[in-house]
Formats: sequence, C-alpha cells, structure tokens
Amino acid sequence: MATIKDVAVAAGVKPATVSYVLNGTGSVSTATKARVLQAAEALHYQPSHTARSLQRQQSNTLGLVVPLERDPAAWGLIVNGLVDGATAQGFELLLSTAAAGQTEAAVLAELVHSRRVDGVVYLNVASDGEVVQQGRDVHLPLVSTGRADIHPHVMIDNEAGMVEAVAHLVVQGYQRIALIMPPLEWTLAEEQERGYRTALDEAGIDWDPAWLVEGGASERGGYDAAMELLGQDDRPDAIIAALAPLAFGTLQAVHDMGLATGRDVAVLAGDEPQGAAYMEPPLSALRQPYYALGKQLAGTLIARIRGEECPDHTLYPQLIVRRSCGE
Amino acid sequence: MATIKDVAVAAGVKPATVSYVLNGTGSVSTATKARVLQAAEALHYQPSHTARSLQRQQSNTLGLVVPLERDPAAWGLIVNGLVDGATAQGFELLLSTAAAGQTEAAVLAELVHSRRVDGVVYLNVASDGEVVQQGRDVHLPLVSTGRADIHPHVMIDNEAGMVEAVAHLVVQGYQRIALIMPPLEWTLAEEQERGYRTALDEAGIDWDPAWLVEGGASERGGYDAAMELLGQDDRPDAIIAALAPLAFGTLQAVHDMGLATGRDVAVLAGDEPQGAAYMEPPLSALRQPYYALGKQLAGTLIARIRGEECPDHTLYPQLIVRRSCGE
DNA sequence: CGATGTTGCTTAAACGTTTAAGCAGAAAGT
DNA sequence: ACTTTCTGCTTAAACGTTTAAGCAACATCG
Repeated sequence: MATIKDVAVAAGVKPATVSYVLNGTGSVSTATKARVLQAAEALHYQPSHTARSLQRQQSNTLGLVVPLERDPAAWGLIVNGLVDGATAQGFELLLSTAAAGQTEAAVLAELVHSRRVDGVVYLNVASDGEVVQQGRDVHLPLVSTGRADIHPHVMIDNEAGMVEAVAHLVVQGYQRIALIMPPLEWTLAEEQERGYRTALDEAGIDWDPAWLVEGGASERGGYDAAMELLGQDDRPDAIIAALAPLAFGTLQAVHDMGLATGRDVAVLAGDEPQGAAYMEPPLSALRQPYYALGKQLAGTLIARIRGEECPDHTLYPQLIVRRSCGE
Repeated sequence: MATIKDVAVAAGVKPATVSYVLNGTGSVSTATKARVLQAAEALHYQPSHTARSLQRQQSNTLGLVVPLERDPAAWGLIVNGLVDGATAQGFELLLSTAAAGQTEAAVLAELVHSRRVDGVVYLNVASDGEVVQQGRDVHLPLVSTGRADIHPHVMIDNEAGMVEAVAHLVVQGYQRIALIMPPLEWTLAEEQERGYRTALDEAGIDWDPAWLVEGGASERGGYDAAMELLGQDDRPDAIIAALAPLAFGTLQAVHDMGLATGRDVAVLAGDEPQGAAYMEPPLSALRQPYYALGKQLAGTLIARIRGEECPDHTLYPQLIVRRSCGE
C-alpha cells in the first residue's frame, strides 16, 4: 500500500510537500503540484486514516454504544438514520457493544478512553444510572436520547404521542380506555402513563387504575395483560398496547375472547409494526420517528463536535388511524 | 487524557516498560509491575487505539459497506449479527456508506485504502459488477454474501428455501402455484425461480409461464402483480410472494378480489414479516436467517483475517407453516 | 544596490504506541 | 576469579501523517 513517502519519491519531492499539495495548505508551484497529483493518482495513494487521526487528534468518526436490548424494528431504522446523518457530514460510524459480562457503561468508558472517536451516541441513557453520571463526567462530546436532563439530547415525545392517541379514542366515543405498558423501569412507561392521565383528565373522563397494566415487552406478556383486562367486569372498550409485540398479543387475546377488534374493542399500538396496514382489521398505531431520531442524533453530535450550537431536539410520533379503532 | 508517558513518569520508569507490563511481554520485576499497574489504574490509562493501530498495522476493526438499499427488517438483524459476531472475538464494526453521488464500489475502495479496518464485509456483491472485480483485486480480507463465486462467502440458500415452500404447497394439494418475484436484477430472483422450477418439475407438475411475474419490491408492485395473476382465466390457487411487502400487497389483492386467503387462494411469503403470526389468517412464510448471516459473516471474516481456515457457509431459510396456505 | 518580502521547498518534531537492540548488574557455571 | 547466561530495565527507531520553523532563491521597493 502506497504511503506519502512513495508519492514523494515518485514526484521527486519531500513528504511534507505532498501533504501540502494534497491538503491544499502551503504554497507549491503549479508544476510541482501537478507532478505530485499525478504520482498520487498513479499509486492510488490515499492517506492512512490511522496516521492522520493520530496526528490531528481527531478521527471523523462517531461512536455508537450498541444497546444490549435492541428492539429489532426500531434499531435498524435508528442505525440507518445515524449512518446517513454521519455520512452527510463526512463522518463514519463505529459500533461498539458489550462483550460477555460487560456493562454498557464500561463500553462507553472504553470508547471514550480509546480516543478513536470524536463523539459518542448513547441510546437509552435512562436505563442505566451509572451511565448518567459518567455521561456528565465525560468531556468527549456525547449525545443521548431517553433522558431530558442530559445535554445535548434528542427526544421522542412519547407523552405527546400518547395524548394524541388517547384524545383520538375519546373523540371516537371510547370511554373505558386501557393501557398495556412496557416494563415499568423503562422511561417510556412513565412518559406514556403521564400522557394517558393528562389526556383523560383533560377530557374529564374518570379512569380506573385497573386499566393500567404492565405487559412487559413480549407477545406473551401482551396476551396475558389483555386477557386480564378483558376478563374484568367492566371491561375496557379500547386498549392501547405500548409496543408492537404487546399489540400482537392483545389482538390474539381479543380474538380468543370471542370479540372483534375494532367493533367490540378498539386496539391501538404505541409502536407501528411492519405490515400494520395489512392486518385484519388494519391496525391503528403511533408511528415512531426512528429514522429521524438517528439522523438528528448524528447531526446534533457533529454540531457539538464542531463547537457549533447544538440545541436539544424533540421529535413526535405520528398517529396513523386505521380500522382497529373504529371507522 | 493520560498517555503511556504519564503512566511511565508516575511509576518512575520509561514508557517501554509500561508497555511491557501492560501487554505482558518482556520481563519486569514484580515490584515494578505493581507500581506500573497502580499508576495506570490511578490515571485511568487506556492505550490510544489509534497509536496502537498505527504501530501494529492492524486495528481489530471490521469494515461494513452499508448498502444503499436496505431492507429495513433484514438490515437490523444482519447488523445485530455482525456486531455480536465481531464483539465475541474482540473486534469492532465500522459502518461506511456512500456519500451523495458515490458508488458502493468507491466506498469499498476508500475503506480498503484508508487502512483503518482489518477486513471488509460486503453485502450483495452481486448487485454491483464493478465490485466483483474489485473484490478479487483487493488483498484485504473480504467476505461477501450474494455471490457464490467470491471466497470466502456466506450464502443463504434461497433455492432450497423455495423448493421447500413449493414442495409443501404441492403436498397440500395446490396445483397452480404462482410466484411473484423481486426485481429480476437481484440474484434472489434467479435463485428463487430455480427453486420454483426444480420443485415443480420434481413433482411432475406442469406450470404456466404466466404464473411467474415480477413484482418489484414494493407493496404496490405486489398488489398489481397479484391482481394480474388473479385476473387470469386459469387463476393460480397459491401465490408465493418473494418479499414481505409483496406479500402484503398480495393479501390486499386477494381481499379486493373478494377471495379468502387460505381458502380460495394460498399465500406464502418468501420473507417473514414481523407479526406474521397475527395476521388474519396467520401468514405462512420462509423465515430468513438474517441474524445468523451477520454473525457468520463476522466469524468467517475474522477467521480469514487471522489466517485460519475459513470455509464457505450456507444458511437455510426455515419454512413456517401457518393458516394462509391451508390448515 | 542593499533591505525587505514573497515563493517554494526542506528539515525536523510531534502525535502515542510497540519492539528490537543495548546494556548494566546479578546469578550461575567452569 | 572469569566467562556466560539471565534478569530488568533503557534507548531509539519505527508506524504514516501534519505542520511549525528554516532557508534558499528570487522579486519588489526605496
């Protein structure tokens, strides 16, 4: 592989001159410039990213601490957004995840201390108390999502999304609206619950605490939770399932109870699964802006790295109304 | 950030000694060793990955050329497999994609010449003739999928998957089996068609060329293709849709023609969408081993990098039978 | 015509590691 | 007691860049 020295020799100059030509810094005669460019071209020369990083003390690379738990659907889109956002600004993306027995916090620390990235994206800071503290200590640019108290951040306003969903159900005439929540330790649970309460209070609707149940993150959990809800005396006439798997389980439960989704009980998913439009009935859902989240995270982090202004951002889920919550 | 020099000073030795201690090479007295370790600990010293890479001429990093077109569902799983496979062996993953107006081949070339990765994963080599040639030229370890003639590779045997699917439909008594294919320039199209023909020939069933239609990659394309198929005089009694979106479009078309999926016409997806089990009727499908693909790609590439044996691998789709193709 | 800039290149240091080679001093063998 | 071998450290070069500083040669100016 050709180095700057090879090019220098081929062009009959010293490496420094080659560097000046290639970077457009320094003053070089047109003749020399031409010879250098030609030599570089002929040798397929490309600077060693490693050597350049070492010297310049920056790598044009964004680090991503890959979460241990990855919601498969969301995850792919977030990575897409990140890589596109990074590439648009000339950055690349380095993925790092925990080896066996390692915590996410440790991965972050390693990434930071290895000095091979100019900044780090940390998803779901919330889930890890240790990291929150560490995030503050780190002097390397860091952008996160999931906690509003770490700056800069990009948030998805799940509360607003839930408010919109509940409000829509209310307008449709539903009065007994239940919510199957994700694991309570996820900040998502808290955010959605706030939205749920806010919307119902605002509508002046009394709600039964028994309509708020945790379903975990699995289809099975959603099924069990929905069965419990539907078995109540005063059973809900609408169920919001926070996650896609919970919604699947719910649909199954509604069916098994001999009820019809959309007629006997409305179902709305807090996260839109692929093919939601093709289920029977088509499934209403909140469409989460995962791609935009990734892209914005990259953009914000790069702004931060460059010392530009990097305001916090908030993105909103979009309510997609289909037949599973009436027509 | 602490460097090896800082540690050396703190421990009262020279940098080389620190290096020897930390890498376990060289002979150092236990006393000195202890002092060095303590100093390193106190300063939170971690070697600069960049400097180490420069010196060792290897980075413990795998490069991934991120395709321009990313099937969102598959993509997330493949990345998961890659990152887990890499991490398991102490490697990290660098994502690189084309900037505006850049080809995938150019990204590959840049990645290779930048000398910041020890090997490259290239998905869908097939789609890009330029890359095939380049792949052969590159002396950096390269692993691919999608073309059996580039070594090493990890393939998904789509032909076998299709044979299994068709054979199952035949056993179920279906005789007029149609196939909605992905874009014909994808190797997938060719592989699936081979499987389709093989299975039908083996079963001694005559098939009508009109039952093989291209549907592209969108729901709309699947809808149109299915409408065309179902409008024929001798309409098929079973439709295999190569991709998830094609399957969605097909389901819609069956419905719009006033037919019942699973009773009037069987539908089988060549790629299983999330929630397939919860559609009505539950959708039969080939489950693609995307995660395993990613993991194996990483494993194979690392073996190649280490100079170990790295045989080619073949993975198989798994047929998941549900009610959309009879009971 | 000598002082002053400017142009175009070179020299050399630096970035943070690793590692071959060197070299004292101690232990061991003759 | 004198070589030899080991132990434990240091010196210095190397990896491939960038960039400040140096320095000729030449142009410009009073």
